[in-house]
Amino acid sequence: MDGGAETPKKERKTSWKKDPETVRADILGVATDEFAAHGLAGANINEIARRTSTSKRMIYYYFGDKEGLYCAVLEGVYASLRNAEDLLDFAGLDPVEALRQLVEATFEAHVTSPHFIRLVMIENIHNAAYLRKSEIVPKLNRSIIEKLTDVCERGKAMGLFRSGVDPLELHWLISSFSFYNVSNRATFSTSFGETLYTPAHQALLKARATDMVLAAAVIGHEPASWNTAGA
Amino acid sequence: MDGGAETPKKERKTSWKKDPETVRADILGVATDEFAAHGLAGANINEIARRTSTSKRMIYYYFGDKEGLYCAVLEGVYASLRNAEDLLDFAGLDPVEALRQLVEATFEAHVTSPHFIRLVMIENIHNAAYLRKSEIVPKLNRSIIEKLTDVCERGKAMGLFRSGVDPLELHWLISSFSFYNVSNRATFSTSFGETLYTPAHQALLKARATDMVLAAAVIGHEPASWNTAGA
DNA sequence: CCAGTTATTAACCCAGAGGTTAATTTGTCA
DNA sequence: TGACAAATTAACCTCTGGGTTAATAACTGG
Repeated sequence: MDGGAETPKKERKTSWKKDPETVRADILGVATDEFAAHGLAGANINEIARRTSTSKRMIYYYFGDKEGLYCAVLEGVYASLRNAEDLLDFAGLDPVEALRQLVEATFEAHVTSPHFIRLVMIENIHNAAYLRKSEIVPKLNRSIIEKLTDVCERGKAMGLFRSGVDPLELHWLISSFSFYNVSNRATFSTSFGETLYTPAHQALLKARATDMVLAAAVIGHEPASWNTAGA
Repeated sequence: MDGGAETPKKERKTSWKKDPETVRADILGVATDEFAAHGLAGANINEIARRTSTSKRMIYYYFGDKEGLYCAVLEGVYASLRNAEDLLDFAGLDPVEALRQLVEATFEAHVTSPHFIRLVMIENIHNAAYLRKSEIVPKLNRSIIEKLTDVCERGKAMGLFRSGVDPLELHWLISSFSFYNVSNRATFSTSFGETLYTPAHQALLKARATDMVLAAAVIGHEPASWNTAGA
């Protein structure tokens, strides 16, 4: 019907591939950075779009709205942490050594998962409103508790662990310093200086915390690492 | 120049008191709630204004802009926590008992300061950017370290404490579970249930954590609270 | 009681960010 | 090969929320 003299104002990109998976993953990666950096309210959809190789419309196409994107990000970081935890295997180790390794591994996993830490902080600011809606997250956390339960049972059966030792309490305790160490680094350093965050001092804190957990859980364990001054 | 027939569209409030201090305090109180609840980006100035007994313009009059208000809120909660800490006095107690009371008091202080906890979390999300600008906050934190230093020195001098015990490390440790216990309650409960947050179990956690710190710091201290199962 | 300053009110502005519309291209399967 | 669905693009819409303008009432000092 057109007379042939039609001039489109701007040429659309005339060629592109259909590649939903890649586009989705691209958006999710950028969004994870953005939400971890600025929180739910602070994150900017236009900015996320700009940093992807796709357009803003695709974010809404795949994730619905800002909250949908945030939820996807949240599930993503929880899932990737599970993968790391599942690599641990203490089945063959004696309980004391297993507990030692579990504490050290947890401490280190937190240090190397800053996005996870920040998103959990952000989620706590929102009273876990979005985590509650997740169907997969509760499952993810079961794994670590199962490992701890196994270690505790074996430790008690062998007469090595105190009888009051409880897996969930132990997890609370181990998480607390592992998490806090990363989550509150900024305010802690601002108030008290950077001394605890040198590599040497971090190693020392890890050793002391581990030793302390063992002293609490294991009958007769002497927390020897507390006997000598650090760096 | 007007012909005298001028009709103001709406009558202004024709009577009010000048009361800068009260107005400022009113704004600060409401703003503390709002920032603690929603973070810096999530907080809404119009909403803060609505909940005060004054107008939005006054917020800008007294605090300049949103960040200025946020900084004032931050300094406010730090200051009020210092007041609580300054009430503690361990000078007369023996070092072991002093340390026990300090741990318990810290644990409890965190539980009863939810606004402080949330604002510190929020500040960590911002990498302590606003705390760094504060001139009063570094001073506030000195007090707790001084108390711990005194206890540690006396404990070592009396041959009760391990020689490696360090005040700053101890503070890191005590803060970690005290802070985490409150800050991560939402996600922890979502993942593992509310069991740890009954009053009875909170008391147990406090006792176990305290006992564990003592076992780490004090030569020969047996962490007896870990020998029996909780609620 | 008047001039100048401080505190307060009401109304307004506008950039920016979340979200949408509509058209177009790519791929698929009968 | 052509209808249909899925994926993608560009342009647009709307309203919220941080910040401002301008006028005026309440004090204060001389």
